[in-house]
Amino acid sequence: MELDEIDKQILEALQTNARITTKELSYDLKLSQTPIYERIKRLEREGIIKGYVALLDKEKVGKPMLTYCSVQLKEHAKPFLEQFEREVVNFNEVVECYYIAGNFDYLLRVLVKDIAQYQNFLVNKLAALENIQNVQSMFVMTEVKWSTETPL
Amino acid sequence: MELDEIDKQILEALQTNARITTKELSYDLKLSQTPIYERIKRLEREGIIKGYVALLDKEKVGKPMLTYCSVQLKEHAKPFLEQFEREVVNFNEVVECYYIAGNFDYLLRVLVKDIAQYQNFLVNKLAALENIQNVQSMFVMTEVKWSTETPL
DNA sequence: GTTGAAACCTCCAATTG
DNA sequence: CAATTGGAGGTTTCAAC
Repeated sequence: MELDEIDKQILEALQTNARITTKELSYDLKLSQTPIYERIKRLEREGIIKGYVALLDKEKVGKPMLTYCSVQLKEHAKPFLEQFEREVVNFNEVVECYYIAGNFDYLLRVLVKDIAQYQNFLVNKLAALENIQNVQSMFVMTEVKWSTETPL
Repeated sequence: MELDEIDKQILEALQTNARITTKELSYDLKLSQTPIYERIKRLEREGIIKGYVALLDKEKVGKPMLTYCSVQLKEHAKPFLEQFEREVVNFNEVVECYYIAGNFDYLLRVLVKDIAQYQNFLVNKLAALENIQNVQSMFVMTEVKWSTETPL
């Protein structure tokens, strides 16, 4: 499935503002509303658009502390990886988790209120798992750039 | 500004589906539409809701390769940091960039089509900057968990 | 907080190039 | 086949209570 220029412009607009109307888009793209509407429906149907979400200010909702966290396991056989993954997705502090090729095994994005809550997460949740070899914390001081957009 | 239970339920709903209607919310929360509407407007006005965005499938739009990348600079005086930041935000491959307290200086989320494009980014763009000491790539093999939601 | 109504938007059928 | 027009039904927005 190929995206033409109009599809890309629609996706770009929706990636910055999911609430833009077909009317506004039809004005911007110099088309009537129906083709815009049908393209959006097609992009949704094909799963190119995965969904529409509200983004919150993490400081204002009381989760100002962002940390990336690298994890090395002791045992690396498949059942051990799967067990770690099953456990880590249940921690609500962990909003992202990636299996990594490199010096360690997993990279976690961890969102908490303060150092006390991070310490609690680390000691009582993450390090409490059986198969943990090593955890290293990378505290985010400044968000230089952040975007949910995929460049097209 | 405090969030009560109703606010939290609204935010949770909007974080998973920005297109939910006030009507559906009013049904779920057993309230009429107006208080829902006014709470959402307040949450937007106060910047608790930063915006509404469409999320795309990065595989389906041709950016399947995700890499995190740690960067160490040579010079760390403020003007050097600022220069690096000014340059890195302009790379469209870099969708996130964090200034980190730890063993290195910056953590980058990099989105590309394939290894060739990553190589090109690394060699011709990132490593071409003057002040780079060291770059280390962490290739994402599996996305175990991913969410734009902030837990409330 | 509720009701109710105007304005706007989504969605689709009919139609045209 | 892909666009436009136009209108029914749903949603947002807001005034009055």
